[in-house]
Amino acid sequence: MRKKKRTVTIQDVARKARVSVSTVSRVLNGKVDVASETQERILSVIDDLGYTTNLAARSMRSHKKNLVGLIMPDIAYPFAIEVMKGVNRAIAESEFDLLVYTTGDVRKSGRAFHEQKYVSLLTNSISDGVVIVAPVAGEFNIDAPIVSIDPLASNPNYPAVHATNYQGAMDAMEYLLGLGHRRIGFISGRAELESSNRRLKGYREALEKAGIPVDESLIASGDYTTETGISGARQLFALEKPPTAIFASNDQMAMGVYQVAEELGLRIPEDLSVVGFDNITESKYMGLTTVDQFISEMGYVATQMLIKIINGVPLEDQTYRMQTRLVIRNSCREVVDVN
Amino acid sequence: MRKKKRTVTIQDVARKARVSVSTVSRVLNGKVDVASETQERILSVIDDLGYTTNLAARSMRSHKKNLVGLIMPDIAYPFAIEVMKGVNRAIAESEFDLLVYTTGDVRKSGRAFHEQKYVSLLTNSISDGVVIVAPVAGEFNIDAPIVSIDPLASNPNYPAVHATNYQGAMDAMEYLLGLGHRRIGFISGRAELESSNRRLKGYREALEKAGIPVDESLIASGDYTTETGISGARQLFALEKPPTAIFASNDQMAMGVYQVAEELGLRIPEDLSVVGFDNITESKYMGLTTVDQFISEMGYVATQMLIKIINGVPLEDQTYRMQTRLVIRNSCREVVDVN
DNA sequence: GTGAAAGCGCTAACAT
DNA sequence: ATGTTAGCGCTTTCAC
Repeated sequence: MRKKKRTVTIQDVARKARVSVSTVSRVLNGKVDVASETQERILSVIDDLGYTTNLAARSMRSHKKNLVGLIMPDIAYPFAIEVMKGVNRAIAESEFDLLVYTTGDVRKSGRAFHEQKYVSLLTNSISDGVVIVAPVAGEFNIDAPIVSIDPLASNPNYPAVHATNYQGAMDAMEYLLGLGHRRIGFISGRAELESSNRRLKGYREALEKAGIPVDESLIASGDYTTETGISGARQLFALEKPPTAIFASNDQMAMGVYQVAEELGLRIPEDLSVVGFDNITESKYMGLTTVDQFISEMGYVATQMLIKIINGVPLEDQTYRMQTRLVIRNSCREVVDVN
Repeated sequence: MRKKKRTVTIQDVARKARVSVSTVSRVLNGKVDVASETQERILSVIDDLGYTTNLAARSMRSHKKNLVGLIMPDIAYPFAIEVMKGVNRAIAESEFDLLVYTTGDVRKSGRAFHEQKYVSLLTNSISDGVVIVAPVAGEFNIDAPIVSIDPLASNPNYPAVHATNYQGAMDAMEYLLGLGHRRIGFISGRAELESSNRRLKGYREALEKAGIPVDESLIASGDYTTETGISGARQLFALEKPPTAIFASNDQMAMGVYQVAEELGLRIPEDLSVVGFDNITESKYMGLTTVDQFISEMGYVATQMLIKIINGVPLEDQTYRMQTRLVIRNSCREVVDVN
């Protein structure tokens, strides 16, 4: 079926141009000490033969791969996609290329193992460094640079990009409190992530600040998926005194809440106020790009940090904290910009 | 800054396990002729040292990389994202991993060159084959398998996944004609792609079939981007006798039309009917996943085809044509399912 | 069942 | 300005 066309190597080029492989290599790598006549001859042979350098071989020798990896829990959810866009933009501006890896379902067992494996594989083989999104593992026993987006809560030993999760949660809560709500439910995100912890902290402290005692039964636990948004909402509505408002740790979960509310015939915002921490899925529809851009920016910044590290440029801050901005929407078209 | 932790190689493992590298390699590759005692010792050393195989080195020797490439014009538009999801799903079900490359802006000069380069680079170095979306180049002088999604119009020499572009365009046109429209504008996609040609063909023939002569001034040319949707719509509305309906070759461009319509104060669908060939961006908002799934499925199918080829499994069809299904939406919530 | 040795395609000294 | 040579880390004969 497939033609057995032997792949053309640097040897073939050298032979046809009647020079040594090292001369070809020099041309390939833009070294200056090659006679321009020779150079042209080699270039034309390369063109003739359709030669392209074997990256594997090159990277094996030179330890410079011009490739960065992006490791994500899943490729197919809005957050990931926005991050990718940002990463892609930074990549496009650089001399690097991008390798995207997925670690699979968050809840799949053995995920930490996979992640570890991917990271080592990527770093010690193929890429110069990796950006890792919402990791499960805290330690990676490798040498190559890592930058994390939304890292673990436990103080990680690598640079990271965060949102201002605490302040954002405070903003969200203050908005709900400002509407007059006193029983506000909370659905948490993946407990091991910094983002989730700080959002919860914001929830608690906003209540305290308002003089409202925290009712632990109003806190449901989730993992940033719509499914746990649904189960969390069900749990909260089953309470003897259900909340009049819900603050979901992200919008995936907020959508779960909407869904349950609809099932129960609750109108939003008349019967129930809902705020999700971020807002991705629906924003594009409304021409509201701020939050998309926010997430995307995290990818962009993280990638730039990574590239700096790879190139040996010192980082000003090990941690970059992006300023959130609360955007509330209550229906299809209405957008209330709070900040 | 970074610890100078030398990367652990198969040599280190061999030394520590007091066997030869070849024995370690055998274990690594699941060969059977290793004493189970030796095997266990090696495995535990591997675990100890945190060894992971260097993919570059392996692929250089074995020519088996377990990696497929995905090459797209851009990573950041809805079509690409849906394709990626599908590809990712197929990848997740396979023993392969995924490498994503972007060729950059469609209109950027030198794109064909980049694409060529990426393809060769990927295939002869790093991956076992590539899926390429909406290519610009027709020929790739390489040996490795290629599957294309939305290929060039010129009969390509590699397998491809298409939509039923002609039939879909007929459906769209029949819908508009059914609404009573007689002056229907058309904005074409990237002229070199099969999809664009067949959609145009559907436009023409639907008119003919309805006994309406084709007015060439009603045909604006575009390239599947929102920008050309806008310029195309402007061009059509500037006509002495502007169209009462517009069929845009994809939804990116339909969005451009919406935008212009809004600028001009035209109400949709009262003053103007608009149909885009596909529907991605907005569908998620409405819980309408059919078209997303459609695109995603193209990625899925293409990847499965590619994997078959890589594994030497014969393909039943070189061309897989996915059945479109027209979905019309006129406003935020209203959805009219036509088929 | 295990080891020695060759070599994948390339780059980087070191020669000339 | 160009060639020679020695590996990078691995798999794969081919010995034993």
